[in-house]
Amino acid sequence: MTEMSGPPSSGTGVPGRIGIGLQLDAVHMKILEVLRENGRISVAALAERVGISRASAYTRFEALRADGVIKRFTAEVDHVRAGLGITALVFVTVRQQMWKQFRAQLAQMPEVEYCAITTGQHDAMIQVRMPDVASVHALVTERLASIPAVKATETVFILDEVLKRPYVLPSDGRSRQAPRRPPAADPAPQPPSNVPLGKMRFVGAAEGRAHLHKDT
Amino acid sequence: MTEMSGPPSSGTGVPGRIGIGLQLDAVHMKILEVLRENGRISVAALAERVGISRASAYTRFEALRADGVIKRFTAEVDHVRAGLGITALVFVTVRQQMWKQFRAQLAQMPEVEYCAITTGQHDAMIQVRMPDVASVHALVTERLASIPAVKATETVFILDEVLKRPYVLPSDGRSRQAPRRPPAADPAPQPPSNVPLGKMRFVGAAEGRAHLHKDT
DNA sequence: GTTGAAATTAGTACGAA
DNA sequence: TTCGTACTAATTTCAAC
Repeated sequence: MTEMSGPPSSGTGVPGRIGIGLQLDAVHMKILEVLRENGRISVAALAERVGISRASAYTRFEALRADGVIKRFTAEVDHVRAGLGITALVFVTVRQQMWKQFRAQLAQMPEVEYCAITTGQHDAMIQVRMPDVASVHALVTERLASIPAVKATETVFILDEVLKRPYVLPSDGRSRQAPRRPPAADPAPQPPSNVPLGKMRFVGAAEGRAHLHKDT
Repeated sequence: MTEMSGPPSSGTGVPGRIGIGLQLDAVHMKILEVLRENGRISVAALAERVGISRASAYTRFEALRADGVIKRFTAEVDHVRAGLGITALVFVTVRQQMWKQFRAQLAQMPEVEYCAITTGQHDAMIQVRMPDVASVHALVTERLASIPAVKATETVFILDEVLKRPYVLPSDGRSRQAPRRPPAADPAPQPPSNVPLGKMRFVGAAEGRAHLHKDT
């Protein structure tokens, strides 16, 4: 990988300081596992649960934090209890060469909880939390539609959030070993064993946006 | 929706104890605002930032926690640094009357970070984190496709996560007042003011799944 | 709901293994 | 590096106001 780009690194893409370094071992992983379940645990208790000394726990904890492996600690709030009972996904088609504007506008919409650029039919997916359905409608038709960078939207409501895991770790799945340096994206993965049925589809960016490619 | 659902309450839908009660006032909101940005802040510092005494902060903090408004504290981990560089969204069409099985299977897939039931063309959206593209492919074709409840899938890759906010609160947007008891979902919201352009689309469940309705 | 104490716990800074 | 200990600073609890 080159430097700041690469696939989903996370946040607002701050290129400034990247704590590149720090080889994560099993102990680091265990620390992360404990911390994502209980972000308020004391370092002393953490040390005990991981099976290391307090001093080591402090050292590693600080290293993980300084290196950016742990980005921050947050409280998970029940949005329904907090008054935002409706969640919706808005799939957005963005006008080419207006991405910067699109991002800028998005940053000014506090009701947006999540936004990701995707391959496929649409360009971006936005998740919003609102007090009611009418507010979603208002947001999409009035605020999103008025952004020049937004070419079209498609809105879908979330009926139930089946599961939300703080942060998935490699140790969770037997997904395979975590690579030392994650390959940016190898374009031609050999098909694993045998593919059972033809009921699934992968949508690449090129495919979905072929008709836009002359567009800036 | 049919049985246990209801609008996005949150987690795994544990119907057991719901700390229903506790009217959230402005101070509660401020506490939540601070806590979602810094989940490890001490209660003393929290009290200072909110502008109340320590004792009050402890009381309110405990109340929010006990009442389930704060569900948990968690560490945000940089998944790339942790070895999961690839994020994908899998849109799943679920065979009717097999939802329970679908949920059960999902619970056994640790690489799934998020799953929501949605209106629209598909029935559910799943977000997964994997070390590489091949793993996503393997997951979808081997593990997801082998679930009988899964009728079809459509996979999209996330190229960049533009923003991820810990938890949106009503005080963020001028979305309007938080309703006392959030209306479950009023099906016919009167259109707000005026609709500017015809470039957006709302996809309801019935519309997208009309062709499946005879399917159990 | 607030302030001000005491008791406990957390965080830091050493050496030693 | 990691561990163990001692020291300092902070937090939490509990009291009375």
